Order: sequence, then C-alpha cells, then structure tokens
Amino acid sequence: MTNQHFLYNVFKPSDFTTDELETIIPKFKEVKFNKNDFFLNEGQTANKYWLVQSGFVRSYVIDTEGNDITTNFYSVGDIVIDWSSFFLRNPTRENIQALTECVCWQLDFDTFQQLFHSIKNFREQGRTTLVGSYFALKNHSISMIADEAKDRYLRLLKEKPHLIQNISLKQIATYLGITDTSLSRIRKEIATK
Amino acid sequence: MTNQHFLYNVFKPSDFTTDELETIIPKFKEVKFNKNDFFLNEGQTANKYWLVQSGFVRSYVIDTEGNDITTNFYSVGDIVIDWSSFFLRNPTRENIQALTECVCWQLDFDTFQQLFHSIKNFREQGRTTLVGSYFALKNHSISMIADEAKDRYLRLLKEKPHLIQNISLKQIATYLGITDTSLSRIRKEIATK
DNA sequence: TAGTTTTCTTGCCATAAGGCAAGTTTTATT
DNA sequence: AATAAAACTTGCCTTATGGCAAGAAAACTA
Repeated sequence: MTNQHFLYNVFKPSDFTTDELETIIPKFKEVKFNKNDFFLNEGQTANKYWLVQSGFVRSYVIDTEGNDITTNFYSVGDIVIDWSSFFLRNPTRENIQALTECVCWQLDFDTFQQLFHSIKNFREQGRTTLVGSYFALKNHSISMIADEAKDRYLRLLKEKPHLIQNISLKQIATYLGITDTSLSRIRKEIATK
Repeated sequence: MTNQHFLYNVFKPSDFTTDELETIIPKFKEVKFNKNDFFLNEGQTANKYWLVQSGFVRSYVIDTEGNDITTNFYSVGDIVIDWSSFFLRNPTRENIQALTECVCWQLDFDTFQQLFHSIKNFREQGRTTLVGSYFALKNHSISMIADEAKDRYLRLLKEKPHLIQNISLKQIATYLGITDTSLSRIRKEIATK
C-alpha cells in the first residue's frame, strides 16, 4: 500500500469533500524516476502529468542552432506537465528530465478528463494551477525584458535557493537567457561585494 | 437587436448544441471602445473579458524604472483577458488599452463561472483557449532567449503583418524586448537588402 | 493651412553580454 | 587511489544593443 499522505497536501480536505478525495486520490499512481530519466521527449504527445513529492526536474527545448534552453525547473509540490501538449494533444517541443531521483504521483489524460468534468472543485483547482503557471511564465518573460541578467539571477536565488545546490551553472544560465560564461562572471561579481 | 453573427464564429455550431448556443450567445454584451480607452488598469481586479470583433488592443506593464513594456497585442478574433487577474481574483499589474476604435463582446466573471460549470463544451473550449495563450507566451519567451532581435521582428512581421500598420515603433519594440532606436536600425537593415 | 506634437531616423559613443579557448576545480568511473 | 569526464572560471577580444540627442518626417489640431 503506497503512502498517499502527500496527495492530501495537494488535495486538501478543506477544499474537497471526503467523497471527492476518495474518488481523486486513488487515481494517482506512485512512480519513481532515476537521475537523468525522461518524463517526456520532444515529439511525443504528453498523456500524463506528475506531482512531485521529492526530487528535481528540468524541462528544456533545443533551439534552431542546437542549443539546449531550460524552460523550467520543478521540485517538491510542483506539477510536471507540458500544458499545451497535454491539453491540445499535440507533439511537444520539450524534453522533461529528472535531475535527481524523484518520487512522483502520476495521472493520465483520460482519468484527468473524467475527474475534470465530474468534480467541480477538481476543475477549479486545475484551472487555478494552470493560471498560476501562466502567471509565473509571464513574470519570467517580462523579467527577461525589464531586468538585467544579474537581477534575474538574484531573484532566482531568492525565490528558489534550493535550485542552486542541484543544478549546473549552464542549465541555470539558459533559464536566465544568458551563457554559462556570463553567469560565472555575475556570480563572481556578487561574491566580491 | 445586436448582430451576434460574430459570436457564432467563436462558438461554432459544429462544437455546441443549439441549446448550448442559445444559452451562451445571449450572455455576451456588445460594447464599443474609443481609441485610447482602457479595458483594464493596473491595480484593478479583472471582472470581465472581451472577444474582439474589430479593432486593435495592446496590453502593457510599467517596469521598476517606469518604462512601458508591451505584453501583447490583440485583434479580430482574439480574447482580451488578464488570465491571472480574472481567475485568481487578484489586482492586475497590466494595463489594457484600445489602439483603435473597437467592437467587442463582453462577459463577466459570474456569468462565465455559471457557463463553465454547467456546459462541458464551454469549459473544454475555454481551457483550449487558455492553453493556446500559454503556448503563445511560451514561444515568445523562448524566442526572446534563442533568437536575435532581427529574427524576432521578422517573425512578428510574418505572423501579424496587420500590426505594423496600426502600432507605433516603440510599442512593437518593447514587445520584442528592444528599444525603438534598435528597431529602427533593424528596419533599415532589412529595407536595404 | 499653419503650427504643434508625436513618431521615427541617425550619428556618436558606452556597455552588457557573447565566443572562444586555456586552465582549474569538481565530480564521476573503474 | 588513479584516471577520465564534466563543470566552472578567467582572459582577450568581438558584437549586439542601449543611451542620448539632434534632426526629419508624419500625424494631429486649431
């Protein structure tokens, strides 16, 4: 019997009836990933998503010059999903990969649809999660225009300090829209102040 | 009696039953905006959204240095909405303003909620629209990192050629993450080739 | 139509960030 | 522990883009 305690933290008894929780929670399946395992690969159509109980995950795309660009990092409590591939049923451009060992809870599309259309609270929460991702992406996008690289790095440090421990300089740099060389210099500048 | 023909193009009879259309369509109210009118102002909580039948709209934020940064452009067929303010019920950071005279169809939050929770096809379409916005934003964000300014401009020209007619250089420039000076030079470079 | 304001262009110079490559440190592998 | 492979730092120089300001062009306005 798996430990579903984590899921009661995502689907809170204050937001759902007991019946609803008993419908929702058992639909999630516990899955583990080893370091470097892929959740999703470019070209596939996402048919599942995951809630992260532990570990670190990164998503990235390969641009036209073959450079790897980090699009997001995920850790405990986050949802690992390619929203557009999952909901539009299109092949994705993204790769999603475990940076460390991960314990996750998985749900597939058909089960999601069934819950989404039958449980009002489930779709309210799902919508809130999606809009939250949209909001975060928009802020990141504005920051890319309005702030200089050093400030973007400082903000990331402040908001997700645990990332720095687990993720290589280069992967952080591309997330910030700069090269690893530049990030190394920014780091140095910060350290000597 | 207003002309609702436009709405039958958004809510297609192939996707909805006659009953559903007769429930949905009359809930939208036709509203007109004059040039420079605001749909939404920073600090307000969005309580409505609009479908654009005609005209051009721009959303922007003011950054910490007081610069105005364009976050999006909208034209015929687009939905004008601040997703996060509308769904998370938070004050917005955005300003949304008519660039030209506009004819729009307006829906308020409570009516939206009622339709969303009672009509399966309506929420499917709504989710698709939101995910489509997410996808567009993500591509824009990746482009900001992967492509140089000239290529971003060329891509915008190709995807939304009608914008160039209606929108000032400066407003386009901040959308592309560059200054009006730089965009002017890029334009010149393109012209002389 | 003349006058005023806004938008756009252009020159000059400054600066943030990139490209490349060598060297160093850290982390994996056997 | 020894070796190999990654990851990170740093120097040197290049490049894309920015800042400012003046002038030209276009768009309003009275």
